Amino acid sequence: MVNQQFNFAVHIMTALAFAHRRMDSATLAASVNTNPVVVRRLLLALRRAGLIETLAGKNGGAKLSRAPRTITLLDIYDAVELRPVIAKNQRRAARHCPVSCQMKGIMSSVAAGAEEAVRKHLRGITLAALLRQVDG
Amino acid sequence: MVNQQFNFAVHIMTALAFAHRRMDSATLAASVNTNPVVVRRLLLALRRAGLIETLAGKNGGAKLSRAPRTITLLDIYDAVELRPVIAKNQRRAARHCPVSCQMKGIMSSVAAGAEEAVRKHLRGITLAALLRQVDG
DNA sequence: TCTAATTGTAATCAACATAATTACAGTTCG
DNA sequence: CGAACTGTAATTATGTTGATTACAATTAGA
Repeated sequence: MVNQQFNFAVHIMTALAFAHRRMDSATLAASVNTNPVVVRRLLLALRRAGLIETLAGKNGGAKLSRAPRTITLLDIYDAVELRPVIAKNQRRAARHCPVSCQMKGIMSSVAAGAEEAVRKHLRGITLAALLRQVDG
Repeated sequence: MVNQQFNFAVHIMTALAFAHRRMDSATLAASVNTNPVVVRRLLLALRRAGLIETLAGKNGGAKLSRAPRTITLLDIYDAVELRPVIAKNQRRAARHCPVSCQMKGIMSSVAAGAEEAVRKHLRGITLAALLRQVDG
């Protein structure tokens, strides 16, 4: 099963930006086409990152806590994406083998570079830009 | 479970470059610390990509088909990595919702950009460069 | 030509990851 | 107070991954 959290989170944030009012988890879930509890878990992560405010109780729900032009996809990525672009090498090295002994270090620097490349890309895309694509 | 195929494949290729002779799947598996069958499956993918030659039978095994300085991590990535950096959005859109209707297209272009950023990074790293890190 | 070593490949299994779902206590509005 | 929400835990179904077993086909070398 493929991890959809980043897709879901960007969708949620775009919907909140589009609506520019408080939306509840059921409405968001209908737009994303998933379950309200899945949405609420993502809302918690987005709130922890300071991107949204949530309100419990009647007429509750979530709304953006700052303007779409000040929120980048990197903010959303950092809020919800737990796993690196290139998986960490978890193997124990075979001690007698020079390649095996160096591999973890080598791959962790390759992975760090890849991660930074993706982060740079995402940092260049604002929520406001996505919104223009929805409208246009 | 995190996908380790790229890690495994780079390790295998580095070991082949380091040894610069034919190695069998059992020896490679010992270095990677996995199972020979897992290695053989990756060897098939690497061979399909033209990066190695394999030989069945006694004294069989795999060896590089070209010089380490002409092989980049992107070649290895393309040989074995099936899944995109950012998962494809697989949801059906809610037809009445403008955000939902545009989301798949928007995210696929975001994902394509992220993919290209990673590819550019990997294209800049040759197997020869990794080998220097093992030796140094 | 025979034998032993090795690849190629299918099938199965156990462990883990993911999202959906149910349930319900706590919160808030009116 | 009552209805409509969030926050959160627990469970379930399904997908993904790598390990493992098994064995036919291939090859080198005695």
